[in-house]
Amino acid sequence: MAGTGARARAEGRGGASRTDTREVVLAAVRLFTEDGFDATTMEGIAAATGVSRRSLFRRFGSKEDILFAEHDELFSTVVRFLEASPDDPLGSACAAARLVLQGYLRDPEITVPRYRLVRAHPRLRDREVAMTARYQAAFSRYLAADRGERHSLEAGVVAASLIAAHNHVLRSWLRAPDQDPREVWARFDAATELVRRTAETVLDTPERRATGDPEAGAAGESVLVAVYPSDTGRDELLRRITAAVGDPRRTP
Amino acid sequence: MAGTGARARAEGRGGASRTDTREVVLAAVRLFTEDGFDATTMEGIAAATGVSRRSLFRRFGSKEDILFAEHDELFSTVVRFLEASPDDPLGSACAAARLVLQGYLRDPEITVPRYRLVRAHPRLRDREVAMTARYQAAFSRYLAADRGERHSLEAGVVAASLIAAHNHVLRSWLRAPDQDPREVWARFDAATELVRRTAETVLDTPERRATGDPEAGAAGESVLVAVYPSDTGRDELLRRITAAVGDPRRTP
DNA sequence: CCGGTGTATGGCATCCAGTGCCAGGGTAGG
DNA sequence: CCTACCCTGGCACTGGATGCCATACACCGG
Repeated sequence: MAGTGARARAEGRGGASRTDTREVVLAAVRLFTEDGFDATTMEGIAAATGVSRRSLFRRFGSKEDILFAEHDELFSTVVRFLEASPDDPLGSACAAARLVLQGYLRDPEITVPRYRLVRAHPRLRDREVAMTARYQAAFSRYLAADRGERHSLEAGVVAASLIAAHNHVLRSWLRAPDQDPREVWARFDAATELVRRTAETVLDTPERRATGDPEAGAAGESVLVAVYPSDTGRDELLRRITAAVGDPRRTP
Repeated sequence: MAGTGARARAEGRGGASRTDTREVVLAAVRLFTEDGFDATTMEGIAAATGVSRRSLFRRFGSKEDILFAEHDELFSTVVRFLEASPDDPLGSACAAARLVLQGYLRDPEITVPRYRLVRAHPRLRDREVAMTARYQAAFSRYLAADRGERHSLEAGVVAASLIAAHNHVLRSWLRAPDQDPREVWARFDAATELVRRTAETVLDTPERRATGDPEAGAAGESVLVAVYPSDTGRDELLRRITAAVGDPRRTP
């Protein structure tokens, strides 16, 4: 695609007949960065991507939503992950936070320039904050559902702490995205460790997990989770996943 | 200026020659509640208050900002309070949170209907969330300034906990604003007590992280999550995972 | 009393995000 | 081939938001 005038429309097939969402987002991010968010019009994005103005609104909802489109996908992934994790709520919440951080680190091409835009524009800042609030609410509900409704205060505090810890590490990376990812993960581990300590203070009730939930995948969805050392090679990873999937014990 | 209905313009003095801000907010809240937020136009508010459409934008910035106008005043009050409280940072932060809660309880005439509007409208919800984030950031900065900059993580966690506790109590009141305020304050005290306990855990840092533990426990781990329809065949699943892992953007 | 300055206001024109409506084209299913 | 969709694009329109300009009133020195 690239240039100002070049179009993207590729084939006429059902799967990808239109400019891919990611391409649109990347083009929009580029325009926002170069011309400024306000100065960039939806018509400009339409011209740059070959998607009509009307379809942009239909597919993304609003100009801001273009910036956060893939973020929404990440969010729903995390929510489904939580829904499929009945055991060890605090551990699952931390794993979910790890998932979010991973989502950012995964494609700096979008998240880093978005961070710069967000810093410069209060309106976008609010939007970003709203996203983290959605995570926080999801974590809070998840933690509160585990124990009785009576502990919603405690769940809210732990969720807020976890989100704050996550955001702290995330921002440290966003400010210097070229640093060694291992440092980032080390900071993340230290941060979640802090949260675990506070959670111990908050949640002194030892008993939990009154799970009789036969409906972990209520919507007919299944979830596969693999935790592995970062330096695992792709082939090795795939080999182990293949082995694990072959074992019905592993993936409910 | 006199629009359709009764007008307010009172005297011709410098202090209050125009319709008071609070009157405008109250009228707007009434219109929002009766006609719906989206259905209420700035022209309608202008007609109801006797303030021209143009001046409404000048004085409030946007339609949403009318709803949160006095909230901004509360915020700056709290910030000034913090700036004037060099001693006992945690206690001052709790006192500041008390101030915020007090600000809500003080005039339910605005805060309660606003809460209902906020619950119904995602866009307003985001705006409200952004407000609490501003408080959280202010608390965090305040707490971090006290001790060294190194403890910004701890400060952020404590601030988040405090905000979460405050919001928990606040919502409990907003859902039933007629209850005895003493109950609300009792809940607030209990909640801040919880925060103090967690803060003790967080802020006393005896050792921790002198080690460059690059491999401690979860350090350097990655997570792969795949969500898929339950009836996906194993081969199809593996094929898709392989494809995803092959794409560095998807799963590192 | 008068002219100058600063400020808040209102009216007007304009831009542009966002939405409803309808037409066209391509696909799936009979 | 026809029909029932579904996605897309074009068009018109509402309304939030901003810039520009003229006006009214307060303040100040003369």
